[in-house]
Amino acid sequence: MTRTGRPAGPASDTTATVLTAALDLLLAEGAGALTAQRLHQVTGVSRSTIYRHWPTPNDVLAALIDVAPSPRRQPSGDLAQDLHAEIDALCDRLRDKPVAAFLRALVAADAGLRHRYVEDLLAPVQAVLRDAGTPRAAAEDAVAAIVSPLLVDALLLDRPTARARAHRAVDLYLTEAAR
Amino acid sequence: MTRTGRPAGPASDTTATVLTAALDLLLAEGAGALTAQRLHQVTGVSRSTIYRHWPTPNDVLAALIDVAPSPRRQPSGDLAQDLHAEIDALCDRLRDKPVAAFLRALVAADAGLRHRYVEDLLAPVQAVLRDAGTPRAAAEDAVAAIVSPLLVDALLLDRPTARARAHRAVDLYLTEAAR
Amino acid sequence: MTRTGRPAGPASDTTATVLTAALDLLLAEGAGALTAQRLHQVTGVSRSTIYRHWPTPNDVLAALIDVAPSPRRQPSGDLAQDLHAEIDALCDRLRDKPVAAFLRALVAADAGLRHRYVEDLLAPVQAVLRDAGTPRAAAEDAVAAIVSPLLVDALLLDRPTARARAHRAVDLYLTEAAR
Amino acid sequence: MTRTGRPAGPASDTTATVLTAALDLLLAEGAGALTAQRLHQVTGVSRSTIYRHWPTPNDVLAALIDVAPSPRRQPSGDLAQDLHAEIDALCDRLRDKPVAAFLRALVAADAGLRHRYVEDLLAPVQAVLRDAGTPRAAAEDAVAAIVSPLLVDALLLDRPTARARAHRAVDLYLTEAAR
DNA sequence: ATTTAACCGAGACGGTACGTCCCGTCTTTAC
DNA sequence: GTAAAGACGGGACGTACCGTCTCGGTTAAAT
Repeated sequence: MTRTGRPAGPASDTTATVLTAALDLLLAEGAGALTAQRLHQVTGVSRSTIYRHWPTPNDVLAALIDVAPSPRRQPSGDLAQDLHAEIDALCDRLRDKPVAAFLRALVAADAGLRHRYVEDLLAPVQAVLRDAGTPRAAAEDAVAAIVSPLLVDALLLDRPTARARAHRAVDLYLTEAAR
Repeated sequence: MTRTGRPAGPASDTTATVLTAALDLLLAEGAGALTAQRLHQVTGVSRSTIYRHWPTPNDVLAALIDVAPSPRRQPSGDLAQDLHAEIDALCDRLRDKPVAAFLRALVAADAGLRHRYVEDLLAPVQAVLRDAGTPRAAAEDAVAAIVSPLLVDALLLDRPTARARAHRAVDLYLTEAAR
Repeated sequence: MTRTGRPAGPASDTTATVLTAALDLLLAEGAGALTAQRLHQVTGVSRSTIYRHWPTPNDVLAALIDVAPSPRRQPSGDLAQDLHAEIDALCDRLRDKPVAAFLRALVAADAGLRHRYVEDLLAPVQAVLRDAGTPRAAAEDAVAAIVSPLLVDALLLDRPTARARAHRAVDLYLTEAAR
Repeated sequence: MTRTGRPAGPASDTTATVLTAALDLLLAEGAGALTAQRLHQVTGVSRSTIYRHWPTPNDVLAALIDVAPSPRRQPSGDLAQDLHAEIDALCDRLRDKPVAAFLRALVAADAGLRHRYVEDLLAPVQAVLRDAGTPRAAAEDAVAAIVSPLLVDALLLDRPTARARAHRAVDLYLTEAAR
């Protein structure tokens, strides 16, 4: 096959326009607002174009997540310090909205996306534990006990994530592990 | 004033018909299916009637929750035993679907309903702890660490609730408290 | 079956509004304009309503035809006089537009409708001949020779129907039959 | 001046590809299918190219008609024989579809094209009569009476053209003229 | 037994969103 | 200079649902 003609370039800057607007919508009105119609109204980009590139709202959500930066921090080597730092970072992300909004959106969305996103969220903490030589099962218990309450705060109770409680949970785990 | 005519009774058994169908719908297709239209198709009850009694889908959801029995168990007095029993009961409820479905539905619904429902879910465990004289803050930490992972399993990770892990968490709390 | 509730009445006066507008549209812009969209723009009746009652443009056309009066004239008994009168009437109908417009519209429409309409158009002439005792085959030949040119004028050549020519054809038939 | 690049020729065999496909489409689905989009799907020729050469569906139709061969037969000199032969030829063309399809298409299309096409269709018969010295008015009457019924059969009644009736009409004209 | 208020079904109506399709224009690339 | 590929805005199409409404029937209490 000769593969002639203009190559399948993505959009122009349409992508940028739409996705930033989509993020705003997600934060302001929730996942239900990630509609072709709604995005059209907000961005002025035509409905056809939006359907062309993101046939379903789920596709918009996926694109948003792909764009979102997942920050990397380098470990100091000290388990306690690294754990506390990681938890602080997670609380920050949850407080600063997009992540919490993503979570709520994902409850109603594709299971694949949802799992991927949550695992990505848990990964850093799990990595710290594993680097410190924690056995796999114990690490998972710890992550669950420490991180899940934060997610529940953001997802179900609409309250600021209980940062202090999370740090207490970390300390509990550390003293337990030291024994 | 003569106050004659048929008194403003509720419906006949329409209520039962509609609400059981609504529960089925909720379990099978999610909260998005709790539509007047949809309920009409499924039950044969006319659209008008449904709008009359439950003007919005949220009202259907609320009615469903009000109907759902929240089981009461009487404490044996032994903290450890009671805690484990309560956790088992919660896992059962989450495994048997309706509760998990309610939770998913409520993520996208009215905040008031959501808070009420989650608190009701946590209440029994909290009650056991409080009856044993646990200080309020410690009790909340424990509940968070023990129950939240179960909710995350059901809501975000679509896995059967990790019953064993929950029991380990209970034990961890008990030994910690004993110290 | 108890047959309860409001009986399936047709529309209110929606029908009248829409159909008169439809006739105007048909005459002014041709069959292609008998669209739900177009009818909505012109009448203000909502698109939903139009789709409800006339799901396809063809249904509108059919309704129009059903409404259109097909005039009845009583025969004098004199073959020549009746034939000429019938032809004059037909020419009038073709000149006064709706019938010609219907014909053009029907070329692109449902075959059933088309046949019915054309037969209705030919029927009066055929009736006159049959009443005079003309054998069936001869009558059909005559009708074809006399009427078809008028239809072709209106349908394909966009010229006023050649009334004089039609009358000459009638005379030709009469003298031929007399022989 | 160096006159470089590909010379401004028309297309390669694109024209052939597209027009034959267009004819198939016309016969199979009617004039409404002569769309740039549709032609692209069927031929593989790109939409751009089609728009370049035939900006509107009408242009495709016109091109089709220009391509269609309008057969020429040489007169024997005998009026009766030539007339019958000409009518036979016309019936054949109407039976073999493309001509009938063209006619239907043209009812909804450009008036100019339509007139031209119909006149071309009538021309051979008219020519035979004129060559035999028939006065203009009489010739037009005869053509109308003989040919119009065939067109009505094909266009409005969807029946095979009544060849026998046409020949009878010819005979009627001939005896009438002989008198 | 009659009255009378409430319930219930059926459906008309306007409105909005959805997802698909087509249109016509354009830009970019390859030949 | 022609062709291919496709982005883009625009609009129609047919469907589905929504919420409101007006009717007509049915029912069950209160008189």
